[in-house]
Amino acid sequence: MATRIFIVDDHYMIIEGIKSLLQNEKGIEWMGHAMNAASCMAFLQMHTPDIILLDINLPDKSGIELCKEIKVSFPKINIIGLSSFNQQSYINKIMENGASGYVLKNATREDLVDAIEYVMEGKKYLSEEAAFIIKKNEGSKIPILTRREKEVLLLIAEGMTNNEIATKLFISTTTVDTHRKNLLAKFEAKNTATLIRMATQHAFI
Amino acid sequence: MATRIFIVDDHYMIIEGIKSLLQNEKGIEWMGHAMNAASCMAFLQMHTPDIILLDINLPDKSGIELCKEIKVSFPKINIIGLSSFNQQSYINKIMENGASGYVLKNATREDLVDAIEYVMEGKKYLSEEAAFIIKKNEGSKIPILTRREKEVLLLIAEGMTNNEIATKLFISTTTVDTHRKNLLAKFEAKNTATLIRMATQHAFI
DNA sequence: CACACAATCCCCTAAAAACAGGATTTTTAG
DNA sequence: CTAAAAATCCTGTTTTTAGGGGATTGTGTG
Repeated sequence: MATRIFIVDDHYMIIEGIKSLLQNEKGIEWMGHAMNAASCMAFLQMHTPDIILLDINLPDKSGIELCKEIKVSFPKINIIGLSSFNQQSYINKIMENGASGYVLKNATREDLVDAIEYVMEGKKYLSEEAAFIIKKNEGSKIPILTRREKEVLLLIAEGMTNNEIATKLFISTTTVDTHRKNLLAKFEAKNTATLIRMATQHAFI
Repeated sequence: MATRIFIVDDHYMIIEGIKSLLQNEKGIEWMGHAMNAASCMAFLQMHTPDIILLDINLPDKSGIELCKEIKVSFPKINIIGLSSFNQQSYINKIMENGASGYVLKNATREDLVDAIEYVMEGKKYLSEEAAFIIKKNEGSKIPILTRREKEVLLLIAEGMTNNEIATKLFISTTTVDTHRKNLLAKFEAKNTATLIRMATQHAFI
C-alpha cells in the first residue's frame, strides 16, 4: 500500500519542488497540499494521509501549534517538520509536540525518501544537519519560560520600562523586576541587550 | 530567442519547484543551477544567462553581495532577488545593488513568469507583496550607520557596557556613550531593548 | 577653501536596570 | 492532599543608561 503524503506549506515553489522530487518514487501517493493551518484541518476532516510534511512557518499559525493540534485529533498521522531554518529551538519544539521527523528545505530527494521510510517504520528521523545542530548545542539549552515571563519579555522588547509594564499588567514594579531577573538568569544574559538578542535568536520575539 | 534562466539557491526543493513551475513555459530555457556563490561565479565564466534568480541567503556569502559582484563583472545579466523574507531591508538592499526584480518564494507561476517578462523588457519587477511592504514602510527608513556605530552596536548586542566597550576600542567611555546616543536616535529607539530589536529586524545583527 | 560629517572627548542630572537578599500567596500537577 | 512551581510583593545598594547640554579634531567632497 502506498504511503499517502500531504503537505502543508505556504510556498508554491516548495510544494512544486517536493511534488517534483517525489513524483517518480514508487509507493508514494501525493494527496495534495494546504497553504495554511485552517485548510489543512478542513482537509483532515475528509481524508487521512499517512504523513504530513509540515512547514514551521504558516500564515495563520505556527506549524508547531498546528502539529500539536493534529496529533490531538489525529494521533495516527505522522508529521515531519519542514523549514529553512536549522535553529535548534524549532527542531526541539516541533519534536516535543509530536512530530516524527525534521527535514530542512535544502534536503535532497534521498533525504526526503529516507525520512518518509523511517517514519513509516515507526522510527524518528532527523536530517543530518538537524542532528548536528542538536548535538552541537547539547549543552546550551533553550530556556523554558512561564506564561508571565513571555509576556514581560515581549513588553521589554517593545521598549517598555519596568514601571510601564507594571502599569500595563496591573502588578507591582518589583514584580516586573523579579520577572526580569528571572529572564536574565534563564537566558544567562547579563543585561537587556543580550536578553533581547538571545530571545530573538531562540525565536521568542 | 528563448530567455535563458539560471538559478542560485541552496535549497533543492526550491530549485526543483521553480524548474517544475517553468518547465512548460515557452520561450524559457533552463540553464541549470548553482548552490553557492562560488560555483555561480564559476558557471558565469563559461556561460551567459539572461536572467539569474538569486536567493538572498547563500551558504558562502549573502545574495546581496553576490548580486553586486555579478553586476560588476557581467552588467548585462539581469538579476531577480528571491527569498522567503518579505523584509524591507532585504528588498531595498538587493535592488540598490543592481537587481531588476524581487520575488518572494511563495510566488505563483504567474508571478514568476511576469517577473521574467518584465525584466526582459528592461522594466523593474516587484511582487505585489514586496511592493506592499515597500509602500507600507515608506516613512520608516533604514538608518545609515557609520563604521564605528556598527562596531559599537555589535558590542552592545554582545552584552558589553559602555565601559567595557571603551576599554576594548581604546576610546573614552563618553565617546561610546555618544555613539550609543546616536544609535538610539537613528533607530528612533528609546532604550537598549528596542535598539537591539530594531537592529536585528533590519539585519544589522 | 568652506562645509558636512565622523570620531573623539567633557560635564551634569535623573531614570532605569542590575545585584542581593528576602517573603507570601496562588496555581498546578503528581 | 501536598509539594513544586509560578506569581506576587518587599527593602536596600550599586551600576549603567538616557537625556540635556556642549566642544575639538580630522577627513573628504563639492
